[in-house]
Amino acid sequence: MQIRAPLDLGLVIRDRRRELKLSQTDLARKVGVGRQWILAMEHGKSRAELGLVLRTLYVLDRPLTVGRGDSFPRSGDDT
Amino acid sequence: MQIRAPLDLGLVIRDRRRELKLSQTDLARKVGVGRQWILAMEHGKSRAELGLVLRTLYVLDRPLTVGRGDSFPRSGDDT
DNA sequence: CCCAAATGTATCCGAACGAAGACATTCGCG
DNA sequence: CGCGAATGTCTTCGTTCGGATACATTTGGG
Repeated sequence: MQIRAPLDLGLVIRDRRRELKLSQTDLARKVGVGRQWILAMEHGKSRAELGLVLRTLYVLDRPLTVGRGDSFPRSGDDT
Repeated sequence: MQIRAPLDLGLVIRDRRRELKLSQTDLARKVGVGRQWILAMEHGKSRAELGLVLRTLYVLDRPLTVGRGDSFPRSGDDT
């Protein structure tokens, strides 16, 4: 799924949380944030901390990926 | 590319910025943030605002994606 | 070498964050 | 229906953000 806005991420988180049958409190504890934070996140909080977002997605086993988005052939990509 | 930590994102941003031949100042202006912010981002700032991060990736044409929101069984995906 | 641009570092400031706790409402289930 | 869990809202508080500015260092071209 493509993430264009914070809300997209919020919906992914809520969806996946429910899939795993976790309450907001459960997830908050697993991630190490307050319940409020999960709540706000699921509602599309745009100023959330990047690190916490990544941690949440990691806990939910939904890692982020950066696409290439264009047609660069990446010749000589040595990484 | 998989994003596990803020620094991963920072490297992607720096890489792509240079690919487009933009200075930190140029990119900052395009994204609408201070130069300092770009600088910190590229160094792996973990508490950066989610919204600004998304905007930066958008400007750089490097869309974020998250693993499928579907329960698609994968090898090693045990919960 | 010299100069200018780019990058990195430090400080000040107002604004917003995220934690914690209390509380109201809603929901599901026995 | 009645109860407990879950969700959402509000306030307070210390911490950090991100913008702005100034300055040091590094880098690259002429």
